[in-house]
Amino acid sequence: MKILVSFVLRKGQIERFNKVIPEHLRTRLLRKFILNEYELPKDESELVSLFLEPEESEVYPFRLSEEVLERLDILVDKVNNYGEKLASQKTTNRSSIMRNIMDRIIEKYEKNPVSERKWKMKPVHVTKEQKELLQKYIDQREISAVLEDFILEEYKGPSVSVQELKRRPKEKMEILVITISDDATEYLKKIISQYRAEDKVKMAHILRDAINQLIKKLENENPQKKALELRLKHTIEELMQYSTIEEVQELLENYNTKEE
DNA sequence: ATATAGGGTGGTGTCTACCG
DNA sequence: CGGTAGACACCACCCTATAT
Repeated sequence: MKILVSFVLRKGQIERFNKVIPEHLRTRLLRKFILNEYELPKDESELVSLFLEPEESEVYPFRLSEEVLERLDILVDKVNNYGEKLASQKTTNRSSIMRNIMDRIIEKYEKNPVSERKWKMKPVHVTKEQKELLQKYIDQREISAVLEDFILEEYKGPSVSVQELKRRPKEKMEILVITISDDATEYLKKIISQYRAEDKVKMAHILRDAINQLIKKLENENPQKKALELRLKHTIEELMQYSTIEEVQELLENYNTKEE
């Protein structure tokens, strides 16, 4: 579920952002960046800059997932706690964090440009069960994206024998149409090339294996556990950043009480 | 088994009205 | 002024049917 949220950015930020990241990758990369990479500035003067309002601004909406918004709110809280320490009455908001995020992500992709995402459709025969499980864990429209990320970031190749890989289930197969990027396709081809030609391992075999591994991963993933891990991660980040021993103890106590 | 074609749709960016 | 909400057009992507 994505929510449309507007942000007040510095004038020109959007133009730069759009320049470094090609269309149709923008919000996708932004969401990933916020969840997995972005960290609050460690440098005090830069942190203080989060309380400044831009001289010239522009309003721009992004469609973000609840997960991303939650992360943003946590960051806002953190910065505001810091603001209190400075005896400042000023508060920060999602927008000021977003301005900093935009700076960082523009910086990142200026250094490591991304090319346009070329993709192709790949109809794959899967069992009804596989299809239903995917739909159970993933929003219909995100199956391709989740699978693609999984392949590029985690998938290391089949962990089963060639026979097992090529074994056809007795039940009738259904077609699952996925669209994955050329990068992901290339990666899968590389895996195929590691097999002997006479094994006749095809793209579909590897894709089905990747789907199986993804399903296994999703089944083991307990949403509550994941949320807890995320919170723990944020708490640790907070501890690392600007805390004295007393504050560490206080934070830990807060963490424990929140647990109940 | 896999690739492609064509049509529908919902995510996306943009604009505008509005709220506190 | 900072932010939200809704309407809307576009087109990337998804799905189904069909071809290779």
